[in-house]
Amino acid sequence: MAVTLRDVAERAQVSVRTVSNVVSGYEHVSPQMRERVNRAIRDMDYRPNQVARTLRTGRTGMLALVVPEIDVPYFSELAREVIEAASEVGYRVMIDQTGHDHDRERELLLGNDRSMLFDGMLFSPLVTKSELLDMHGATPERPLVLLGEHEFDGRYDHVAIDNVQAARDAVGHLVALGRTRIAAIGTQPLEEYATPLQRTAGYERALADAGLDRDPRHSTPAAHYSREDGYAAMRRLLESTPRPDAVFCYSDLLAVGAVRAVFDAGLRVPQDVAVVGVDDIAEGRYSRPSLTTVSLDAPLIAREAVRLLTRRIEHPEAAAEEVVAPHRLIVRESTGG
Amino acid sequence: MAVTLRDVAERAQVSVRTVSNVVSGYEHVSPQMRERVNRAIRDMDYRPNQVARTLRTGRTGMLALVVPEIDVPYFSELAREVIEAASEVGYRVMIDQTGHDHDRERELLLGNDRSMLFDGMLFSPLVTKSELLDMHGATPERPLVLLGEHEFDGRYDHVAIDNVQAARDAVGHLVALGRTRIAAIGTQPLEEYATPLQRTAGYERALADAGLDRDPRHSTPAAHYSREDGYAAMRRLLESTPRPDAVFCYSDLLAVGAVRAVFDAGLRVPQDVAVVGVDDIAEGRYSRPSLTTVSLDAPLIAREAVRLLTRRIEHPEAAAEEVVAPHRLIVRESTGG
DNA sequence: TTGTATGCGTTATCAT
DNA sequence: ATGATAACGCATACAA
Repeated sequence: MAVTLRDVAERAQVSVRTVSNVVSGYEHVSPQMRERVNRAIRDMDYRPNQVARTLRTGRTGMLALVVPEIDVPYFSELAREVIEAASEVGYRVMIDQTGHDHDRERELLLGNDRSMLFDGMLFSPLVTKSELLDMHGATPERPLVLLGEHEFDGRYDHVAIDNVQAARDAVGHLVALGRTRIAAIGTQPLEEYATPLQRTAGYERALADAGLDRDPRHSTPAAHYSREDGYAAMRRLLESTPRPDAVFCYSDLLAVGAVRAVFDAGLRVPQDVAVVGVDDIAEGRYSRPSLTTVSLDAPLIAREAVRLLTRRIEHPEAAAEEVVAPHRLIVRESTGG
Repeated sequence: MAVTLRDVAERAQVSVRTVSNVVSGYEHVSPQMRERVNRAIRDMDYRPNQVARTLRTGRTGMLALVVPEIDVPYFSELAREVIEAASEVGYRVMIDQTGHDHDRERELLLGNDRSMLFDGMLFSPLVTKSELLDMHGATPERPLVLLGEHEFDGRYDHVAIDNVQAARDAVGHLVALGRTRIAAIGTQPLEEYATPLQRTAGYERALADAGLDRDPRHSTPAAHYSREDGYAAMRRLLESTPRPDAVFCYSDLLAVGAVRAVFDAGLRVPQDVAVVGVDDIAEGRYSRPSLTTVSLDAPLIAREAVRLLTRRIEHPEAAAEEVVAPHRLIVRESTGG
């Protein structure tokens, strides 16, 4: 079957210890030994068995990235960066999808899952209950880094976004444009998720700052941050009186759907309704109109997340760290660029 | 540290063998034994060590999905389906990106990679040289299923697309619309990749069928199937005389870029230039205009691929199988729906 | 039906 | 600097 250390040792007439030393790049090996072993390795096409190595060392060299749905552009773009960043420090990435299933999220968080062959987990919840985290217990059994949330409690490493400020920036931009009937798409029916709550808070704060009234009918829920839900939400908004003249969407995907709904209703973006999203996905740069958005800097989030996670893997006892990723408004055609 | 079989056995006053039997769901265990063991398992919160299990059985329960870039919608949509299909049969999925790096592709194909802790590999090359496969040798060392290509040679399991026919369908549709100057975007500068060659063949065949001349300047290369390249290619096409009145793009992403270029040039889609793509990504359903495309049925491709791969894992000696996934033209606004 | 013992391929400890 | 050997945690052949 497969060539083992033992086979190589036999061939090279040395002990397995020496072969292992050569393979692992151990310092104190004489050049002639190293050469002899290396030739045997080449001759026999030996490849170390990663599983055996893992059993011995406890390290798999694998990270898990947990997202709701990998085909949501924000997550696939994040995944790309995570895989690249992980690859640079010698890790590979397994991807898990939770769908919108809380049980699945909890199962993964608790480590109840059957096969945990990864050294640590990057958890990027679309929506996360604080309760969910509490169930994980005070001491995570396995290295865990949370992505995107902004409820740092000192227990978990964290790459956060300042969702409140991001929302304020987006809505502030609409205000600066002179819009007065500014709606929101993306609140959650059950108000128990951090991200939408924070974005709603920022939205309301920006309206208050501008001295604008907040029309409750202009806060529109969207269960999934999808094009479909954005479309449906916008249709509902267009039926309300007075009709909104601007919409802050909690994700670019919602915004894409909203834009389409505006045009299908015979109106125009941005003239009749200005639209701003969040995420800065590639799709929004080529759409018509191109999408004004709050850019979240996925490459930085990914890099920091991997840094935090590998650090925790190596130093399980280190104090939890929080990194707040910067964001910035990018003005494009959907708000009249 | 972690609770082991041995610990559980001690606690339950039975042998490790019995505990192992209970854990693995072995038939012949007396109810009282099973109950006793299960209680100990629950009490001690025992979880089987997947790595040790793997070392023993040779199975990791993990598949690898290799794609050029996970943030290309076609691949992220495929990945979603693959992860779901794999999950249904008890596998998890690791994702590798090759970028556009041939060495990386070859490394993965040859199994030279350092850490192969997966039972099999789904390889979805954006572009694949036949040479690349030849290097893999006649007998793949590890279960491998190829996706998307259509050069079945009986050596590898294969989920293929009839690229020639898909291209003919797309171009035939443009012909039926009465377009006569039909361009193509997506040929490869180095003509050594299967997919673009096949699509080019279908394109030329469809033109010939319609008795249309083929203007060589209307076959436009695109190194990466990206929005950017589609945009750049379309700009070049719009400068040619006579200007094309339709474009067949080898991917939806190219089409998205091409559409944008048409509008940026002050022209309209579909009136001035009709555009058709391939892949049927979600983005094309909400874009303006929505995108006419050849749908590739990613869910079916994913399901079949996982079926083929798990079959090969269980029956390494089975004859290679090829599945040709169906495709169908979906007419939308970009060709005047 | 259940217990005992061996080995999967590696790393690391203890020698020398 | 190198060799012999004991784990790592599990599954299973063989015994009972």
